[in-house]
Amino acid sequence: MAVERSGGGDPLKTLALLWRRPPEPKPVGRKPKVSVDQIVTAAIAVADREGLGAMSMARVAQELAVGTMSLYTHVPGKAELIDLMADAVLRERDLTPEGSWRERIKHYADRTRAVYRAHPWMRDVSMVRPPLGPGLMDGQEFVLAALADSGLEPRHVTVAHVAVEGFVHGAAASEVDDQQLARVTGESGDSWWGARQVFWDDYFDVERYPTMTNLWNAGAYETQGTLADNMRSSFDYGLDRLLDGIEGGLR
Amino acid sequence: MAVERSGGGDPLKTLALLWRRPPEPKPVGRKPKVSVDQIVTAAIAVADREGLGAMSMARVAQELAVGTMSLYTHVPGKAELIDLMADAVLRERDLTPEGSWRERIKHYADRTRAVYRAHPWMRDVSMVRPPLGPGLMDGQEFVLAALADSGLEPRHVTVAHVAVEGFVHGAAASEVDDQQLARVTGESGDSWWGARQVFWDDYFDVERYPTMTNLWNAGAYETQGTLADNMRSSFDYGLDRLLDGIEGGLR
DNA sequence: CCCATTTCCGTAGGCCATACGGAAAGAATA
DNA sequence: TATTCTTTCCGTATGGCCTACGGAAATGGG
Repeated sequence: MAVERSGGGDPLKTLALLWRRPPEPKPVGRKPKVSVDQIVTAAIAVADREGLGAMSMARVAQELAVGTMSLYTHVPGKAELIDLMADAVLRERDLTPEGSWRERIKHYADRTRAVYRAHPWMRDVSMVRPPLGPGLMDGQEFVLAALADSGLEPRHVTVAHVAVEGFVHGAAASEVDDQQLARVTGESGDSWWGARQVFWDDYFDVERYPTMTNLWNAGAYETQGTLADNMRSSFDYGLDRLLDGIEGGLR
Repeated sequence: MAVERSGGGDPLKTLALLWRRPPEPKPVGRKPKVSVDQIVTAAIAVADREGLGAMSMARVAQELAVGTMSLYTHVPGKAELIDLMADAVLRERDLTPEGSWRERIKHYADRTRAVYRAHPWMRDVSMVRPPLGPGLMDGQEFVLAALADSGLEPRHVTVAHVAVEGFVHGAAASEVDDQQLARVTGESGDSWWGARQVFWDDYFDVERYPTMTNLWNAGAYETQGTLADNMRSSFDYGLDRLLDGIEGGLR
């Protein structure tokens, strides 16, 4: 299971591709069999179905019925292709600025999570040094506008933004990690924990871990629904606490 | 730049290795040249110096002056080795339960960040489906005990724990991402942004991004110190807000 | 038709993880 | 001392991936 980092490759080439316009037809030369858009779309489809680890240049070429090496005429490398993919799916969010600043941030969080759920391979793409494409930038403008409307000072807006952004992407990634790993290993999250029953039986030490033991006995680990449901409720809880804390700092 | 996911490999074998005792000498058979501890230590040293992507089985074997394939006698595979590495560095935290519940969580956060700073490759290891080793379990017990002491109900302790854990690891990873990428690409974070100056010049649209433009003009993006300093202040801000929110929920 | 341009893509090279099985090392036993 | 059994070592081999390079193919303009 390999994971790729966005922001790799040549920044200038990546930028040009991220902000590309529809290509003007060239007066001379061979006509292209495929476009950059088609390559990105095919790569996303492969990653959606098989995971990012299985998305090789050869696999994408196969999807497009072209030769592997021909892809390099259009994208400089795999790293750049991943940047393009990440930005393309972020563009699916369709953020609509309605309601209070908190509602807007929650809307952003929900749409971001939806993207991770639709494309679980996003978990495997670092969003810390992200591609500065339209999908990402539009999302950041959206959150910044919401935070600016909360009454925070400019300096605190940017700091809060980093905290919110980090939380949302991190939590969304955690939430789908279960789903993504299940796909790759052919094992559901619940059965993975079951397979780890051996840990509880053979290695867990109640004297070493008294709090966990007490919490277990108090029913604190009882799940309602699936693991993903619980990740979701933790996500909501954490975001609410974070927004409460930001809001508390306004008074 | 490849990134690995912990929790890979055979769970039972991994558990046995995570909770291993010093090996009893065997009555017959060839004496081992290296131990599991030595392999893990060498792998950590390689990852610290060259990044996780450069840490191949061949590279670790070279570090130990043994043949690559001999490593597989001791660890089942690379995935398991990475689990062992992650747990080993988490054990470096040396958590001491002193002070209020908030102080203890902050202590945990600081120690966790220190681990990520000392071993930036931890950024590249998913901690969502983690190895259930002593390093990790001890840390979780520590946070759970702090949260239990805050007065939260058991069910809320576990939910808050997931939020805190996710925030701390995510933020720590973000903070060192800058550092890690700089090492890999031989480029500092500041110069990376500099190289992206082209974005601001050629692609940024003030009409599309009015809030960003206003914030920029208001000096909200002016940095004090390095990018890592700013990540740190965002980390502190976010954690404070999260803990404020948790504390607010107690009243 | 010829030339220049653009795209296609096979070949080749380098790197990685790891299955397999013969060889080497060491202790116990006859 | 020699033999046997066990354990470890590790070279060879296999399959997979990314991408540099350069000849071939396709296309339009003069």
